[in-house]
Amino acid sequence: MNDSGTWKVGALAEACGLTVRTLHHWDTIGLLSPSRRTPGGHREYTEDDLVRLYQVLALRSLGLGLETIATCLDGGVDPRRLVRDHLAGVEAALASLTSLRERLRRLDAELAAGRSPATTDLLDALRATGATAPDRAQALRDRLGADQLRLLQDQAAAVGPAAHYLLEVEWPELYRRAERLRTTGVPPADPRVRRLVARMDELGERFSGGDTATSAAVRGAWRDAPHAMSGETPAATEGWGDLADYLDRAREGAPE
Amino acid sequence: MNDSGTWKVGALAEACGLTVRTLHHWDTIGLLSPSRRTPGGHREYTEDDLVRLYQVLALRSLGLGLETIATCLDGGVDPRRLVRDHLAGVEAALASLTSLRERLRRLDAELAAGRSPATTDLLDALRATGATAPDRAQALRDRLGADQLRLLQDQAAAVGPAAHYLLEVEWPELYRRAERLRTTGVPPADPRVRRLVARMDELGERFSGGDTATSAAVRGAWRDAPHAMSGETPAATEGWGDLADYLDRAREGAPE
DNA sequence: CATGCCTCCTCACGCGGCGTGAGGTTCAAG
DNA sequence: CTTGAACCTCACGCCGCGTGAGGAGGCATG
Repeated sequence: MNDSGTWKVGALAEACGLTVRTLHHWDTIGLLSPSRRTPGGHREYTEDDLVRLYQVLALRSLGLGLETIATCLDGGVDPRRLVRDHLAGVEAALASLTSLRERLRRLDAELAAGRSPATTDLLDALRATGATAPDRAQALRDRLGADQLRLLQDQAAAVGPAAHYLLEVEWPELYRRAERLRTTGVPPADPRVRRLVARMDELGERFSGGDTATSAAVRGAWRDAPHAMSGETPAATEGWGDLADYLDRAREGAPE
Repeated sequence: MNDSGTWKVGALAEACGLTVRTLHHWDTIGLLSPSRRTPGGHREYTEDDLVRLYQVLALRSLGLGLETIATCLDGGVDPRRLVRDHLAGVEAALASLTSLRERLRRLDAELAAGRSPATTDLLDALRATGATAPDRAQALRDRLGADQLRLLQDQAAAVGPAAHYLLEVEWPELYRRAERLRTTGVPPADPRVRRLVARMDELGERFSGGDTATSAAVRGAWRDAPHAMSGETPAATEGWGDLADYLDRAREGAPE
């Protein structure tokens, strides 16, 4: 501290483990400005500023954003709502991070089982650890004949390397999109829904080679076991049985 | 899809739930560039590009950075190290988020107990929920006489509103800094250590009003119960007993 | 009073992963 | 040939600072 009971930036920064640049930044955004300056322009933080600094540090330790802290300290914020909202955000982040950790752990185990250090292994392991592929294979085996299954696999091979993309990315995405339309009350006759259905049928035809029995069986698998087919969480596929009906109505409406 | 078996940005973006801007961005940074363009300059993604897109999506779902994904797909990365390092980062983030959640929950409970919606309450609650203050109060009660305790409180009042700052922010920071110097092998006679000790003693004198018995007792509290005094985790204050000796040696070396 | 050295000042760019326009061109359908 | 949707390329903004660059204030010494 100074003789006059004030602190300069460097001293203050060192004292509380911040950098000078940080205090400059907080000054420019108006979060914490020193009450005084020397004639030469040097910042002088008074004891009142220290109090504010202490409050800023306290709120920052909660992970709040700087602007939130500023409006909070300048009054006009209900702290209970603030804390509750922030807590909700933190819990959401925790949930997604937790499931990510699980995925990474299984992936690590898969990689430890295999040996060679190539990136393609990483991608293979990713496919293997996702519950998606095996579950879907099982769901399909349950309701397709051996001939139909072989047909599907042959077609996937014929479609080529994009097959994985079509099956694992675009197809589930089409379903998610359709479900969003359905739950927001869009009628099945809406052109957006029809476009989705048309694309689904196009993909279905491509993988069944035009065999209507096979594509009907695949549609049945999506209707009865949407969780296994889409790779979504069971909760997220709630009501996807209804979704199948919804899509059927869209097909009837526009046979073209 | 197009007649020629290619996709345009808009179609591709919609198909896999990305935005056009995202695909543009991935193109400019070289993560995913379409193999072809129309004469007019429109992007045309081929099936090979779809394969790469699928791989990018897979790795991105692990939370990897775009540059990491690029170098990973372009070869030359050991996936096991990659996954393990990333997992470590995720676990660290989880740990800090978990402890933050605990703090927020206690804070929420404190706020629910009190009533009025003012920001000062939030700060009061923050002080209350931190284990810091009560634990330190107990540690001090254990080794100070009633007179000394009253003296300390009077001095804190006299120091004014900056007292909280000095006690809760600067003082612990001084200890953390000293501990870092000690563990990195800096000798007690080093000027940096002496400066720290001088500042500590200055603060101590300020709060004890010059009463040497009281300041000695406070130092004793820090020596014997560093966890309670600093508010750090017990693990972080491992060896702070030795730290007190270290500081004493710095004092002896430079009585000035 | 000059010298030297440390701390301070104000710009201003950089990061990651895009969002969000602005202003102009190309494509497919009528 | 015209329309309108979809496409193109800049280029700035976000958050919380880190990291210089280039210059002025402030204090101890010669």
